[in-house]
Amino acid sequence: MSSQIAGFKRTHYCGNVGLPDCGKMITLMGWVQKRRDLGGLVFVDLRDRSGICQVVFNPETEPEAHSTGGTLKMEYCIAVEGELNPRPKEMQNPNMTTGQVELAAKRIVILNEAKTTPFVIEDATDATELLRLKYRYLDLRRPALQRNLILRHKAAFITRRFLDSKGFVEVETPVLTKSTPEGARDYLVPSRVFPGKFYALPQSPQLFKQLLMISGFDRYFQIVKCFRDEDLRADRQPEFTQIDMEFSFMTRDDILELCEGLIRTMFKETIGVDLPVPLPRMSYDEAMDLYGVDRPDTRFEMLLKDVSDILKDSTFKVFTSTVESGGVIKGFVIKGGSIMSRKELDDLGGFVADFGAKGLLWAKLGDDGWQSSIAKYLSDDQKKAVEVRLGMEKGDAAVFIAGHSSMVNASLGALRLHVGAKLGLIPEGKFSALWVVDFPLFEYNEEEKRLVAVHHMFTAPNEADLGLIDTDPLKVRAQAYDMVINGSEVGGGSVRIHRRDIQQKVFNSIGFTEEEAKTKFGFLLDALEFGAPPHGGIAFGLDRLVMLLAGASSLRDVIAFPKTQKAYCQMTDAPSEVNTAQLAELGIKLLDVEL
RNA sequence: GGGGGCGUAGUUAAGUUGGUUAUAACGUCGGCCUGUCACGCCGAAGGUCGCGGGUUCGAGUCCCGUCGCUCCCGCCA
Repeated sequence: MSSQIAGFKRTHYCGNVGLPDCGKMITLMGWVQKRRDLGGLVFVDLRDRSGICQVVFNPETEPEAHSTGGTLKMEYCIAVEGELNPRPKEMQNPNMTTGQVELAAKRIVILNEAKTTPFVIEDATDATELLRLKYRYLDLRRPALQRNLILRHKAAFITRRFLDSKGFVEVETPVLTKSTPEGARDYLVPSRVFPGKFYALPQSPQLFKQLLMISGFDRYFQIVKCFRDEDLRADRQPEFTQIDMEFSFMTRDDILELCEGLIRTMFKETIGVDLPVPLPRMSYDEAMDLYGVDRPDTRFEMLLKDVSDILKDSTFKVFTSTVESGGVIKGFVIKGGSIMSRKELDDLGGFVADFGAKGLLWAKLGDDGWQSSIAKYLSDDQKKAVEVRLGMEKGDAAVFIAGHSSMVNASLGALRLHVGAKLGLIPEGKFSALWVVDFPLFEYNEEEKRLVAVHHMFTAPNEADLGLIDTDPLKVRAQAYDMVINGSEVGGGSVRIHRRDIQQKVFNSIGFTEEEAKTKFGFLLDALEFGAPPHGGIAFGLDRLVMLLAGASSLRDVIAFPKTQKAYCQMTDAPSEVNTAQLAELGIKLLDVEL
């Protein structure tokens, strides 16, 4: 057995060499970042995952190594042996962690040549994402992506260590499982043995982890891939990783406290940020009221305020008729917003149109009072009252939307984030985490004309609201909770129903017949009757957490091999056609597909 | 399913009102250069203007369709 590669054995990583190593013979292996050929001396920046070290080839002292060094091109994979030397003072590079030293090459071997890469491997790359995804293995050579994936590894490792120390057991659950009704579309896998039948890839290990509680594992977790066949967003991929947990004999508050410990430890140990615990808690109603969304970005103010009571008495017809028909008028202040031009403010109307807002009204407060298309409809007292309600001062602007409360909240909630980002009012580098609690158990689905579960149908109602399930189900609050950081939902969970009679009640409420319940979840209902313990759980989105830790703007930057917005893999060309023999084995015939 | 943005050399971009041979930077190739680190200097090659159709004497530019990437709405418990 040889312990050498092409006669070399690596002794150091490029980014870790420093003055204490000087005078030693060392061997580095890595990729050529850059060659600078001065005619005589040749300098090569050698890169591996730890960083970059300069290698110098001297034609007088090491002619053989120098002649090879002169042929190197970008991204050649090489091994170099030589003496690590301190650089003379005036030749040190303070911009480089290894800038005080350099490797004087004595021996070199080209382990593999490289074609000209489609884009230059550097953090400041301006290559389009399409190209980066096609050559993802090259993109992943970039230090920024290497940092992100290493950060991801650390977050996962810290999670395992933390949860192990708290007595959790990691259990793997099936990936080939059963399609479930409600919720996201499933990815399906056809069965060869049972023609015409399909497995589904899990949207979450929900049922299995509840069954593990019934089995007595008491504290379960799993870092697990989940799948949802829905359209993508910058923060949504078709396959994603959850830190999935379930606990027995713990109250909601016990669960929140334990999770705070996990997330706090993760932020502290990866990026040195101290999240203050206990985290603040905000009710769903309050979040909707003040932020317009159930995942409030609490890094900045500009809170939504209801001004219906003031403006219903104005002479502006839209306001009066909106309030008469049961709608609301809400608005928020844009601090320093009077620097925005009339056009910029008018353009915000186009932004909220996506959310169903028919119009957006704005006002600037300057030295001469209100500048606004609605100024003439408001009395001085009404203007003053609006200023006070919104916290509007000279130099500020405000925006208003009138209409149905759900539309108003959605529009203003999105607009608040849009304007905040546009004017730089959201503090960079700040982390603001909280729990959103007291979600409603049900909501009414207009399309299906029935109640659906807001979280999922195994979520326990608040004890105090149990009586309302039959009488006023929309008033029932759930023992559900979401952790929100900087306006991103990073985790969500609930205390579960552990009594069959209550589970049956919830099924009834969403129009799930006993027969359906038995077919889809008979095993769970059966299990609930064998001494199921009180339990609850949560799942954190590992990808989103790492995205926050890394300061990335896309989930794709923290996933090694992500998919495009159409769930396509540019590198492997998945999904792809299969041959007719494969289809025949599965008993599948394609309809209306041109091959 | 719907709306917005983008697609020009290997890469990233510029390209005027539709008008001669489609520019630049980086990269690539050749030459020179012994302390560079965005090395420098000289020279060269490199184009299906995403694809298809249309309008026109003439299309990178205008129109229609289509494909891909991206952001958002719907959707995603």
